[in-house]
Amino acid sequence: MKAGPDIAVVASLVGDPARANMLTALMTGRALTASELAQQAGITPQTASSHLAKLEAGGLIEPEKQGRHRYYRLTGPDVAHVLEGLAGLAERAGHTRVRTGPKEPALRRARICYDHLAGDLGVQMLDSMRRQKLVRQTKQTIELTGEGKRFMAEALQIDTDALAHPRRPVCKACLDWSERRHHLAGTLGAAVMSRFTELNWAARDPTPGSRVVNFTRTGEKRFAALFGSEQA
Amino acid sequence: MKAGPDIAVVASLVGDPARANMLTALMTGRALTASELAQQAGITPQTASSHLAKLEAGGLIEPEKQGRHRYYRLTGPDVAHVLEGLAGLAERAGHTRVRTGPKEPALRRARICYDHLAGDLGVQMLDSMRRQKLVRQTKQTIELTGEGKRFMAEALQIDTDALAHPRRPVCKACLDWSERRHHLAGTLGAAVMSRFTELNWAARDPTPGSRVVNFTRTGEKRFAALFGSEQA
DNA sequence: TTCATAGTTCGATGTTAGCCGAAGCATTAA
DNA sequence: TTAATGCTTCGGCTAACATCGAACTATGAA
Repeated sequence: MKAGPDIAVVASLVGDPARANMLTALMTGRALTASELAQQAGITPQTASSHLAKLEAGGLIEPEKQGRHRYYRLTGPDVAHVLEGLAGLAERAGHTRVRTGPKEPALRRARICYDHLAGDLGVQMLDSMRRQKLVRQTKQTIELTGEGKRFMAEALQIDTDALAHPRRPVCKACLDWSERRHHLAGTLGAAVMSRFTELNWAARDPTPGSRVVNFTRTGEKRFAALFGSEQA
Repeated sequence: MKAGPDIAVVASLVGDPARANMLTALMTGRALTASELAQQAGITPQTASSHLAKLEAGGLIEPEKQGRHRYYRLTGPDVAHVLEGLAGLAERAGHTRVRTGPKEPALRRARICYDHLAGDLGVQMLDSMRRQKLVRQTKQTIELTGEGKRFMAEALQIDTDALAHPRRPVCKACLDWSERRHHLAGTLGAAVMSRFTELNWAARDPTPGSRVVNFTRTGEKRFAALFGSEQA
């Protein structure tokens, strides 16, 4: 035993299946009401209330009161990052859910990871950015090059200088649980994803609690033109 | 309905305080025995055995059998990465612990491991042998090169061909408990150690039951000349 | 051989914590 | 005001699991 943070308390919070389902549902980055989370977890509202109180006390989620609803969201991207990491370990050990649905392949192809793109396409994008020298990556840290800034401004109309944030890096590597390789997180990752949505290149699956991202036909073409795997 | 890996099973493994303490102890990247981990967690060996089996089944740790010891280590850096992330969340929520522990420095520097040299100097020796291309190591197996045979004959008057044994390999990698890295075992490891004793380079500590090996002044010099860390 | 040590398995025990029914606020709509 | 909805608190039930004593296996030491 050494001095340091007690990981057991926070891990045990995630360790309960009902709470894990709630947290997974919140991985969309959207805020959900207590009732919605109860339904996602498959438990009664009064049980959910107990779980939500514990998650809030543990600093994993935060509430926002709105009328007679209570909306909950993850307290930050770092929570989502840890959840994604746990998913990676579970995937490697073969601990998949018993009820694996038909949306599984779509989830692996493209999904929301808190507020940025994950899955096959997310990994593909960061790969391409590295090849095009838009970013320099050393271990965990990613840095945008001058060419990268120009690219973002011209191709996606994103002013990268405006993405600076006091508590969050512009670029960050996030380990993808399905691909087991990095995709792009940070404020730039979020900006790119929301731009995709604005341009109607992609849209979140309307199913409640779904993390799937569906690309449109033209969106897929534009994405491939910018970040295709045959791109130099 | 639900898709993707089940993070709850992995998180619940980390969620138990005893198991969390074990994993934290393994965060150094070094391997620890089951008893050591039991002591670290403050539980009895039989309880620890149950926990270690679960952690192994969950793919978080892997064992390496060494005599009657079982050394456990994390299965990879990604496990450590997730634990680090959990620690970050716990830190933010304000959950911490405390404790310490002293040890024997001489024992860590040089000691007998069954019949060969272990400790800092033992690990140093194998490191140097690898650098000098006296041995080729692939995972657990070590093989003496032609140059290695010549070296042993000239520098230490050891006829390596005479070390063949029906039930024991000439070279073997043995996991060092103080350094948590490999040192040289096998008949060659035993021969080298006894040669050190014959040459009066080193002697076992006279204290009954002590495993400490004391190097003489000249012995230390000769050893450094052959296996010093600045050696090419 | 005989003894000691490292580790595991089994069985019994006790605490914990998730779960839901019922009742109790709180907010909104009529 | 009355009713309806969203959420929480309380109480009791139940299942899960961490824990340890005792016994067993395996390996090394004398």
